[in-house]
Amino acid sequence: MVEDIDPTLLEKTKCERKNVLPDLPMAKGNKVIMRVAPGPSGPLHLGHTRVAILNDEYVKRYDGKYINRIEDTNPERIDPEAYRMIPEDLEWLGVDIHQTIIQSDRFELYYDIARRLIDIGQAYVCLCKPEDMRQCKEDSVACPDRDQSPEEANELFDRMLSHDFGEGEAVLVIKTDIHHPNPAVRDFVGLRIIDSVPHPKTGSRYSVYPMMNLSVAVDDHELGMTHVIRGKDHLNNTIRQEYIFNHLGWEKPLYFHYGLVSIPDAILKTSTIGEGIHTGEFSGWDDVRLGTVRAMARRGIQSEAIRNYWIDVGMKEVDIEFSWENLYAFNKQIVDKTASRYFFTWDPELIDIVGVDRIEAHCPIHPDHHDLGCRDHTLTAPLKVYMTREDLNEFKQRGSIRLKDLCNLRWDDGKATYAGNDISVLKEGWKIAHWSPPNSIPAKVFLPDGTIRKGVAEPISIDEQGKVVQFERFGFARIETVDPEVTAFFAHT
RNA sequence: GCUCCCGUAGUGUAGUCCGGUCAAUCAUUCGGGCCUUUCGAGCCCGCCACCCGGGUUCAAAUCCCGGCGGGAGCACCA
Repeated sequence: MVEDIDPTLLEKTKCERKNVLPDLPMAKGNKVIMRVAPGPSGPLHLGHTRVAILNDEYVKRYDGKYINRIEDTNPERIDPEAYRMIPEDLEWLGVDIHQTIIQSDRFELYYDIARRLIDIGQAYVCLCKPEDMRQCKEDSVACPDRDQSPEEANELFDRMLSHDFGEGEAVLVIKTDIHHPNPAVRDFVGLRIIDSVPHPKTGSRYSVYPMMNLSVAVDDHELGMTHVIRGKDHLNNTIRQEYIFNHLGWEKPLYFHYGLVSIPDAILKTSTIGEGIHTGEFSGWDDVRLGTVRAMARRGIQSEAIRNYWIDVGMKEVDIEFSWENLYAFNKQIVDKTASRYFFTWDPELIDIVGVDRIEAHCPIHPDHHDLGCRDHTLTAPLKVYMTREDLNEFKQRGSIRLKDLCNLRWDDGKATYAGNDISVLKEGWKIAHWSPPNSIPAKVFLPDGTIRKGVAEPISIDEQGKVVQFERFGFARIETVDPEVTAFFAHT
């Protein structure tokens, strides 16, 4: 039955899942312009990759334009290194950025728009204390400054710009609807004053900073954004930003909000990581215990796996829990095809083998690609190999074991005794174990939980440095060094 | 408290707009089997889900109402 069907029809593999993302409604003609808008508080982490990749997928599908907009309008939360690290991370993710915009280059633009909002009576300078302002919003009452004329507002705004006010003394507020049923949407701050910390890029040249709702609205319009995809946490920001679009008669982009992602067991907070690096708790932004993009790369997680994962998850508004398991499954699909196989023996015990003088072992580098050749080991008398303590114990208990690609052994008179090399013993139920030759070198595998697995590994080609290998019966790991000791970072089983 | 969003198996997802072809898709996990010189990969089989209650209808995962549950926002952060 099945044989009658064209076999190529059955070859559809799971990695071929493509374009599961629904089409985007085309708003303005067919040239899509989209953006990713990270704040430069540190490098990108797993949470950022969803927005970066979702947007990238659509830009690629529609041959659109992709803008990386660095949102550095809060000088208190900027790591200058992030300006360099974020583009690196995006590049590693395979995201094609066509233009990079830095918001701190655009203060004058935000001031211009602020003036226009003032001129049309949709913005005012509020001199209230933050607590009073909060109370006004809660009670749906206008603050005393709300009815100032554009002239008065312009004058006050001038004074803001010329440092007449200190930090916290004045803000430019964008009008929405003071009676809006959603308290989160009522009049919101568009620009504020910060003069206590200099900006890493502009120093103290500007002390009036736009709030993200203003700068985002202005830039989304100025840059011609057609579609905006971002997390649900921005739902209320979208409503606020739409007020600015409406005030100024701008055509709005189409907004999409995906659900929140909680990533279990991941250290993501940049401030926590930054502190940890400072105190020496973490080795750096790429410490394998972290959830940063750099840490993923270091562990041998392929960017394509992260991409496939997010495509699979899609753009639904439901909140989800990130599944490491699924990510690892996607990664395994990719790395299993090419990863060289090596023996890493943890908790190693060096044992003597009697009853044979010489064995030549030819262990395939990859079980499915024999053309890649073998790892060849010649063992001569007195024969010794490393086994894991666990395997050795099982060997003693069962009285027999097969060492993969080497030979069969029996436990006779308290000695590991050569028992030929006939693999048919496996059919008789013999267990199979891996081993390492006596010329193995010390090896350490760093696991994401912070633990280190120590042992020995057979000599590994220098070409494997930086690549993902499979330590048989242990898991996939990315090789960092091969000499004088092997160090590797664990990806998954 | 107020506003908004959401609720399909352990996890993620398709289907929900335009009711029937959905005794519900795919992936992953888990269990079993085959194969096999990895406790890997591959192949095969299996388990597990439409939050609850009403209503409309010949027919509801899909529409309506009410509950319940989860999340977010209500910042001079992004």
